[in-house]
Amino acid sequence: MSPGAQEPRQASRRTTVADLARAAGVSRSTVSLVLRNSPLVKRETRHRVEEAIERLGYVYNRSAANLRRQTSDMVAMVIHDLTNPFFAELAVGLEEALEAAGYVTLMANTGEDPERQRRVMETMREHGAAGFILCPALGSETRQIAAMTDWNAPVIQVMRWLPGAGLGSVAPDYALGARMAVERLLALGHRRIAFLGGRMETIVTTERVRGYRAALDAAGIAADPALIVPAQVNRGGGVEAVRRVLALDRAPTAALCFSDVVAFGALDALVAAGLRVGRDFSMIGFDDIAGARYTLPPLTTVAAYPKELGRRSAAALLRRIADPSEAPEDEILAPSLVVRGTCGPVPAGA
Amino acid sequence: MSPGAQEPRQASRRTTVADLARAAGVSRSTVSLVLRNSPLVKRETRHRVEEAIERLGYVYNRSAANLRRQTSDMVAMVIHDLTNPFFAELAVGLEEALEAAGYVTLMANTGEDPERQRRVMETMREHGAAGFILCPALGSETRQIAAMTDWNAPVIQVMRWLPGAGLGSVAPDYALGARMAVERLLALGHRRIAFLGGRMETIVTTERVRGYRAALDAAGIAADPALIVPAQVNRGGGVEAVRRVLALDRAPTAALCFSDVVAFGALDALVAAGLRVGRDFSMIGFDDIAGARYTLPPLTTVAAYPKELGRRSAAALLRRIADPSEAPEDEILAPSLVVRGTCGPVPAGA
DNA sequence: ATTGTGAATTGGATCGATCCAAATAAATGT
DNA sequence: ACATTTATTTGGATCGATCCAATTCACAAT
Repeated sequence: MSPGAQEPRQASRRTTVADLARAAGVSRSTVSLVLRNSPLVKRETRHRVEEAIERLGYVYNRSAANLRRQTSDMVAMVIHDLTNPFFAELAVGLEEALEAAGYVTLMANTGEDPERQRRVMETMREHGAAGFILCPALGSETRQIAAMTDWNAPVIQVMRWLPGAGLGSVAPDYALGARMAVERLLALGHRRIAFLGGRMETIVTTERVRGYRAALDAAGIAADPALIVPAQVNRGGGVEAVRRVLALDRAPTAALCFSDVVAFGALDALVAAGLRVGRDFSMIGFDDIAGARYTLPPLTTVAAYPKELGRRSAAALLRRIADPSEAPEDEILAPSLVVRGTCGPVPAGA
Repeated sequence: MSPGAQEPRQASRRTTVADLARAAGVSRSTVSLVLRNSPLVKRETRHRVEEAIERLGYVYNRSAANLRRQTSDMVAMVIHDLTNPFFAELAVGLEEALEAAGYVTLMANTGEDPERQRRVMETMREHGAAGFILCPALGSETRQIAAMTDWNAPVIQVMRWLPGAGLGSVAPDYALGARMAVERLLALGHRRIAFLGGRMETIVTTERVRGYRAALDAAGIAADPALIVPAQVNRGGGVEAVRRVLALDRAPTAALCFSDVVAFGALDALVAAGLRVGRDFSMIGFDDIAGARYTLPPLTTVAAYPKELGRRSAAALLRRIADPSEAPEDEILAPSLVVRGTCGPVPAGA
């Protein structure tokens, strides 16, 4: 290429406050005050600096500012499975709230790998994250997570939590939600009610099963172990669990699913088995993700408000960042039952 | 509280290289060399420093290092809807690849709001993001996005792109995918084939419709405008579109759906209408998200490999970061048809 | 003209790590 | 023992913005 035809295009050193100061004929300190909207600067001086900012195409350097001010405007969000729609909605609510508060979000997906989780959290710490939102991967060691208390940055566990880590958490009242759902089914006359999906090694599952059991207990019904069918937490798990349970000698007439996604699969399997959901078989999901209202019939489910959960955990974290002396709290959100079309009275024949 | 019982617990200034230097009896420079694993330091000195790191609980400060080195290890990911499972999978693939390359991910969800998009990208720029992965919000102004070329940080558009922004992109060949799907349906004898869902103002939709049209054209079939039914890109949209199209005088015998999520809704609606999908009606989805294999029958769909897409865009971005002089490229991934159970020969009666 | 007061501005030090050229230590050769 | 070479180590300046104490300015009061 002919050298003359080229623009200089050298990666000219980035514009700094010093350049602005020179251009506007003021000191660096004054430029800094303008950048931070201080009322100390005279109107006319401010204009002069703003003009220079515009003219030189200045870009504020937050890292440098944060270094000097010993602050940080970054929050870490460490989640174990973003492809789970529940978490995706939670993440959106969270990020939205953080952005509104002037923070940026560092995100990492751990894919249920505690080692990766440890690694990314360490990295984010080195980046100076002001706080952590953590949905711990399966198999996280309580000791290791609890050690974060002296990281000098608050941690809020969300959705899942490690009992005794002493870190604070935000989560729905899973047991209550499950109990409400089962009580509904009981009120409709169902006596054989299954619990479909979930993994017994997660606290989310054990809590939901606990609520399920409590409702049966209260109604004086002995929980039949054969009706509690753990399965993968996806559509396939729902299909699988329904097949398993329909093959039983005394099949259930209703089921509470671990999650809406599991319910989607269960719904498919029930329809495929020739059952009319809402008449021949009653079903309730859990979460109330965006897709739940669109199944046919629309899914009755326990709303756990993922987006709200995200907002709350953001709020809780920001509170702790603002006042680190505040003690960690466990915030428990009341779920509610969203009645749509998948439940009906127990069929006559059953 | 009794003062004596309290630990000092003062937010003692964080440990720095200077502290380490003092503790290990070496200079700051040497400590710095150790931190960066330089082979210059003598084995024994290194041990001494490492011991100090351990003892003082030192945490590396990446911001400070990046400031001095004039580099950055943060990448911005700006996405318009993370709750869309396709994007969620893409995001996971992306983040995984970035993490493996030693970068952290700054994440923001724009919720299809161009103003918010502008704002978060500006913020991330101020944070010194080394590059941007952008899935532009609807209504993004080409001019504004194109201006990012002199942000001194590469931008890769993913999934969606603004024609003529000159920024580089990674996306599946939507038109080809749609064409392959329709050709499959044609080969099975279908002649009235619908296109369900999507928004005509998005390039993703127009491209898919273009491929759909091309296949029909090639087969000498005039596309019937009544069979192209835009609808919301969610389950509800699928339900809605199927209802619309089944009410037609001459209803189609097959359909290509804008996406798998739309197909889920369509599937429900077809089943609800008493049609056996795969026999009475053939259907093909688009994306091949995780849930697609679990519908009943399992969904035949055009695989767009979201996770791979994420990895590729990460790779493309990292290449451009490593060599900024490299020209922006548009990378187009070939999709493939995943044949499962929702397609069959055109029914005899039709 | 002088002083006082509040408004506005400023230079130099600082945040924590790295760069660089130069100094020192250790190892080698004669 | 001394000169050379090679292996380690180091002080001071630097990245970009902010803090702080101190200075200068503007203007009213005397």
